[in-house]
Amino acid sequence: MRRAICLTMLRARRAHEDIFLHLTGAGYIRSSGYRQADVNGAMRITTVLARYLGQRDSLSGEEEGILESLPSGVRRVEAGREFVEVGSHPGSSCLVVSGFAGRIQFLASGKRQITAVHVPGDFVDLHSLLLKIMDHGVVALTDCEIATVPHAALRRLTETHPHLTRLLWMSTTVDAAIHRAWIASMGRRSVEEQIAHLMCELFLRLRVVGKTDGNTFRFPVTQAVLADMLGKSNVHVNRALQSLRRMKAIAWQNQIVTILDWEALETFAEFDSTYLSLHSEAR
Amino acid sequence: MRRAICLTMLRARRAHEDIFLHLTGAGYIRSSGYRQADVNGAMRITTVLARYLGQRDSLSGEEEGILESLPSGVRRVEAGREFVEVGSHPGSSCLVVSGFAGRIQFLASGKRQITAVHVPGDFVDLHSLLLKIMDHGVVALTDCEIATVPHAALRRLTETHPHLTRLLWMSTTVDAAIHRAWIASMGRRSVEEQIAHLMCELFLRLRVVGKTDGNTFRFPVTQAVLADMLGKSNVHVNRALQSLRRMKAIAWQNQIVTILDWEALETFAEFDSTYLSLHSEAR
DNA sequence: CGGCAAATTGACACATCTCAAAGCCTGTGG
DNA sequence: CCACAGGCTTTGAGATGTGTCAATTTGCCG
Repeated sequence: MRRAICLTMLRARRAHEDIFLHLTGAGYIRSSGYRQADVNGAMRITTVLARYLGQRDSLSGEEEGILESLPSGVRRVEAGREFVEVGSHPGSSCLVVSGFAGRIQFLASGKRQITAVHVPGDFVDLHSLLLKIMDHGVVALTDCEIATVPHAALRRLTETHPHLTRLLWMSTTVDAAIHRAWIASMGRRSVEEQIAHLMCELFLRLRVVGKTDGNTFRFPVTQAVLADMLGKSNVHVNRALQSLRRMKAIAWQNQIVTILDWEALETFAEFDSTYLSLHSEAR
Repeated sequence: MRRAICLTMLRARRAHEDIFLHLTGAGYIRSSGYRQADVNGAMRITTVLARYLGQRDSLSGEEEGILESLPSGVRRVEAGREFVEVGSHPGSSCLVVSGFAGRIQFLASGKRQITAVHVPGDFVDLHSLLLKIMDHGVVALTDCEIATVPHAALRRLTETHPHLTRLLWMSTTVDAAIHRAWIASMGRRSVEEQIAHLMCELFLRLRVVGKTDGNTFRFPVTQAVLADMLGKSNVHVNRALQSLRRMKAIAWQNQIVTILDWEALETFAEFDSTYLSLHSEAR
């Protein structure tokens, strides 16, 4: 048994239910006002998903409307809660509206690996539309707002809107590209390089959805959680972070990551953003 | 610089061109007779792709016809040749008809990581239909036969055949699930367990397309190539293989892998085949 | 039999894990 | 305003895991 105390701890809480904030059909029910900027669930989906997709291809007004009218419930999930369970057969897919979510796999020894990190705009388990059975759990790495879109609606969309279908398909292939980048990092980079690479990736992914501030972004997780993303021990990750700090490449304090020297970091990590498909193209 | 001499070597050969065996529109041009059982390219695609998809959902006769009529050229690629290059902008996607192919990423140090292995029936770079730019190269790990399907035809299919589209989409999400399994293995399993897990995976994937023989399968790659899949050094992999041999879990000689005790291997590797989505379901 | 690629070995350096203790920071109650 | 508890972070020390390099052995092919 090791690290990720917050995950372990909160995993036990699975008993009590999430608070559903609201469930909208056409998306016009007022929210609880948790954030002034976000008026309702559907609006949020449009903002964040359309921004994700719109970065990669242009969306027609009609298509934005379709996304907007997707039925979706938005709920808050507290940090550490596993809100989609391994082996389950979900009837809907989850879109991250705010916060960080992660896909997680457990081994018998109690070890755990976070196989993917998801930021606002990411459709975490869209693949469950096709795979049916979850091969991993999905956990809130920080407090999150999660929108839930029924598979029935998504399936209908695949029958009627080929272009949007291709864009959603694309989003799952971007996830796969990110998986491959992680595999390459885990296999052939030093932990320091691996962390640097991940920070470059997160910075760009967050910037697309407007979640960066200058050269900083909020990353409110513990070193133990980072260690589970990297597949290393928390102690080792701690030492690597100190080394990166000494290099003056990145700072991470008060839950804020600061990229001190983007070019240096990119070079050090051999980061090439191609795999994120951040350019707009007809798809 | 290390291992994978065969890859290094053959990478240099990039100069000379592949031999295109044939290019068929409706798929009835005779092949060179490389294998008696495989009469022509389109037939092969049906056999192997329909078998891949048909394992996961039922295909109507019409759908099989559609697959059959996909324009496709089949070519032979010799072991070690990188037949899709990183950074390229392919106009078609490659389906493995026979042999093993791998996705590969290089680091400046000369290190390389194989981020995925593909067996017959796999649509190696189907994602390039949506991602446009290759974030990795694709290399023949053994002599291969590769069918090439133009993106135009696939795109047309997404406009007219939602169900087949979903199945192709599914195939890319299965790839992603495999990526995640690799991430979990790399992060939290010992090399021995990692190898065991990979062998379980390959065995089942090959069995689906009829490429196993009893409890054995042909795996004609070097230990150095395996090391590049695992993200380890060839020396370390060699020692891990010896250990597995001593455990009498698997044998690997004359390019044939034999699963000596499936249950033991599965238990040892904590292998759970869910992520391969091998069950048939309406998707 | 000679030649070559691949597998294996040995020795040693470096990376990473584990365990346990210590330090630090923050929120809470007195 | 201080003391304390609890969760993180940091440190130290020692055990393992893994990489590197170079030499040796093995197996296959002509």
